[in-house]
Amino acid sequence: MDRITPGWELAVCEVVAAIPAGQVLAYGQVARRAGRPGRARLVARILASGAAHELPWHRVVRADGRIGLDPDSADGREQVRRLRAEGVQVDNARVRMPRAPADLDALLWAPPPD
DNA sequence: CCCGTGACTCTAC
DNA sequence: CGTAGAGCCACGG
Repeated sequence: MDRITPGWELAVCEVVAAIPAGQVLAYGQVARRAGRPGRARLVARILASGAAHELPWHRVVRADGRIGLDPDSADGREQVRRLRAEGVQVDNARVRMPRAPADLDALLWAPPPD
């Protein structure tokens, strides 16, 4: 997986690979954790490029909990199916997001792998 | 080099 | 909780 801006893409792949099962991360969160805040769309581009096809790409969703792909598309249904298989509650293509204060939020959403 | 596009996000209403 | 608009960045035409 070495194509677009190798370091950046690689960092994104590592972040995605580090997302625990049953947990989801927003595109923006992935970008931030990969060291490129504000590049959410680039994360999406990388995932769309298939660079993370072997990784748990289905654990990456939009900031509002909606899945990025069309729910009706094959990949969209696949993403929902995988998330549900991991115990993530999904209704109408939307992931139930943990509603918590900022500090606790960070704990639930982005546990630093260090 | 300008312009449209997209697995995005935030703010307002 | 839902839509609308503007900002955003890299890429292809």
